[in-house]
Amino acid sequence: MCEKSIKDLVDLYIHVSFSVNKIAEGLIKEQIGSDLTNDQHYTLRYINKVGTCTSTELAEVFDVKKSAITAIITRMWEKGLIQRTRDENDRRVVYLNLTEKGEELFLKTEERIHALVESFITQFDQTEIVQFLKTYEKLNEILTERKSRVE
Amino acid sequence: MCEKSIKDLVDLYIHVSFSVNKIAEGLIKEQIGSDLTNDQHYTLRYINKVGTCTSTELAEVFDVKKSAITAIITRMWEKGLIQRTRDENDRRVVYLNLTEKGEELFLKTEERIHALVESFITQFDQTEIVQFLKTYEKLNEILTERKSRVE
DNA sequence: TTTAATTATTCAACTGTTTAACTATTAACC
DNA sequence: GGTTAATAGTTAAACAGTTGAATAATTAAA
Repeated sequence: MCEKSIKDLVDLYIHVSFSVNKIAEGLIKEQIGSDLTNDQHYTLRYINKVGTCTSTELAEVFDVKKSAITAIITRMWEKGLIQRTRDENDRRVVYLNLTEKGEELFLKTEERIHALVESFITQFDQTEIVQFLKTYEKLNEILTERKSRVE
Repeated sequence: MCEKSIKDLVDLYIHVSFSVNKIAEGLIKEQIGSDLTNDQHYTLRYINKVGTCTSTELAEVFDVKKSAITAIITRMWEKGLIQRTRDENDRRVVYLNLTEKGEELFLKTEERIHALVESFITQFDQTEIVQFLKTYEKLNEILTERKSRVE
């Protein structure tokens, strides 16, 4: 069995993660078509999941400045996908929701992305993919922990 | 043991890959600092690996149009990181190389990125990370195959 | 030799991003 | 209570990256 050095493992990780991300992004863009950009789809997904959120929350989750969120939300608001509602108790905050149109568009694109991901996930043994995701989740925890430690 | 449905696995994959990518990109940006963007670093890495290449080749690898490559290469050329040389036999093609400055900058940033990736890879069992990378590579092959089949 | 195809570039338009300045509102404190 | 902080969100300028369409220069094919 080949004993790989740490350096080789790191090189391999950098190479594979770059390649997988590039291709996956391209495939997702193909699925969601011209109605939405990838970032807009991710925004739609997040708001759909939590129901209601604020710009500040999105900025934290997406790890960008609030002004970047304003820009992306405004574009989606112009397309009629997102609603903005002022909080009456604290008039600084603006709540973001999906409109009916936004929900419909999300569900339509989400269905296609699910089919896409499923089509390659099912090419693995169930045990292999479960183990893979377990490690991937652990990696996510390590990264999340490191990120919060730095900030 | 929990028997997870395909749908749950797909959901988990979408969520974890999104999160890992976002955080990893942010950490890499921290490491390479203000000299370079992430995309410019990836470009530097690719040219460093192959030695010499063309715009067409980069456009295929990065899965973008050639005009996007022209833009990014011009910016790096202005910083003195990349050399452009016309082929004397086929005067349409322009070869791209790293300058000495480009190589130095790549090595400097690459060292820091390696240290970063190593710092979280070494938090896993060697066997776990090797298995993870094996599956990740397989996923990369499936995606590459699918991409080439579509085009 | 005319017509294709290929390689790279330019330009306009757009998305996403940051930084800095600003508005409006709420919280803290003496 | 009135002044000073802090917070939520927006705006504007500037930049990186992207696409699509048009163009120039060159080579390949008919």
